[in-house]
Amino acid sequence: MESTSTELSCGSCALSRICLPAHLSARETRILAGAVERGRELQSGARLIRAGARMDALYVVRSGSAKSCGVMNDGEEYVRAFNLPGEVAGLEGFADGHHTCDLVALEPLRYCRIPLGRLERLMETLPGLRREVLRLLGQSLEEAQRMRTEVSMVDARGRLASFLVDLSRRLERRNLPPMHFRLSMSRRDIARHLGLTLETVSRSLGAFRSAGWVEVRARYIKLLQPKALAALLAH
Amino acid sequence: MESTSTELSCGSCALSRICLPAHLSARETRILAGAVERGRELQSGARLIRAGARMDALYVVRSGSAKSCGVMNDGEEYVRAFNLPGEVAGLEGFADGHHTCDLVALEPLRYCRIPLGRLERLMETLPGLRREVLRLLGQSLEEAQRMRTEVSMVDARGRLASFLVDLSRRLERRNLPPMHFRLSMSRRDIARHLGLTLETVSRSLGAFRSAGWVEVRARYIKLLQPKALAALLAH
DNA sequence: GCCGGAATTTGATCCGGATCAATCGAGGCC
DNA sequence: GGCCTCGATTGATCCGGATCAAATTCCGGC
Repeated sequence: MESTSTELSCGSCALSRICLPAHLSARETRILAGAVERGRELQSGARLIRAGARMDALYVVRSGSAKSCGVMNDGEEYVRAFNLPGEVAGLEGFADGHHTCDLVALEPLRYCRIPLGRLERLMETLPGLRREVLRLLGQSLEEAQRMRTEVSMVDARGRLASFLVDLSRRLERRNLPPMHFRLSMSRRDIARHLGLTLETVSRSLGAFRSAGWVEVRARYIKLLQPKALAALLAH
Repeated sequence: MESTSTELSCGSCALSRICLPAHLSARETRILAGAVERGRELQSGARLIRAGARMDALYVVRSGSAKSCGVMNDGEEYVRAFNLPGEVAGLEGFADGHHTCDLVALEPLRYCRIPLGRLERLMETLPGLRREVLRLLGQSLEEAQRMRTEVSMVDARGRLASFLVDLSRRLERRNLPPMHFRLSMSRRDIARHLGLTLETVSRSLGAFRSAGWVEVRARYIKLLQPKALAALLAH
């Protein structure tokens, strides 16, 4: 069942400046909106995409958050990305038409779905949409490559600082309080995302707290000196 | 100056099964070929793409090899990828229209160039080309994400083994000897690519040699027991 | 072939983060 | 509220790979 309080089309969606229609004309947005399906609300832990499944659509987080994750052949979980409202997931499926990782809700989640067939047909006639999909893929690629060099060249605290600052920046773009927020993911998820152990994440957070750069109360984080955090990356 | 011995169009190129035309129809390949420009031979060390430069084309390695690399803010070099014949470079520029890393020839290099404007115009009318560009981006994304989890979850020897096995596989696809080849990149480049130091790369190679899995003579590598190398990844 | 500089190998030591282990705290459920 | 379980913090130790430091090999130029 659809909640009646939510917007009915991309054009009036609060996320339109951030989401797929970001660079589309009014006309293109209207046409795209006709192809978008709205999913019902999912519970925390629900699996929206399954690794190995045929790619049949793009998924966009509408509210809540999710993680893109999978398991290595030794059974260890890894977390490729966290997805906030307005972010598109499942792009890696373009490689061979199958998804390679799961998309799992971290909290109650609403989402939109764009069937692949309709997207491809729309890309034929909407040059703006073509460019936008290429832009999204390019951004994800750039992000993944940047993260890869970060994992191999930046130490534990630097990576955690980078994570917090990046999260803050993404919240800000969504008009959510960027300096005081709740982490929807566990320390373990953060660790798996940054290539660390949960103990190291916890200790690094502790170090930031001792330095007076953050306040930490369970999953609630307040950034007191974001500049100090960002400075960890410079070196 | 163009060598007279090289093919003149994508359709007759030895790389056509691997390169951009891989999944295009004969007609689409012919049309694409009309948009492709052939660059002159570059010397080792030449820079084909510069970080920060406006993205004005896609580049494809025709012969030789290259590295996609850049420098972190602390001056350390990183290597995102090595590019073999038939591989497309510069895709990350789709993110915002600018390249974020350099493309540097590792040995004398020939390349093709597809101007972005022409590519976009062709994508309007050639659905196969649209799909192919999306596929390429999806593959690069998948590869970058896979590498990222590998850097954070696999130890030094496992990563080096993975690198050698992957290289072998890519050479095989190009009908080049997959078990006995010359590394066009330095130990330092390999290290920067795998998130290691050159000493660790050298020591790991030494360990493989001692185990009788490879023969190493300077930059020449012979894989004696590729299965043993691949097995390092399983665990 | 010989020479010089760079790349590579090999050796010794050190350290950041993993691992193992115990305690503490928070939120859900009755 | 009180219990119970899972998540998070804190502590102690260990180890893989980084770092520092030669020694050796490779390769291009003469």
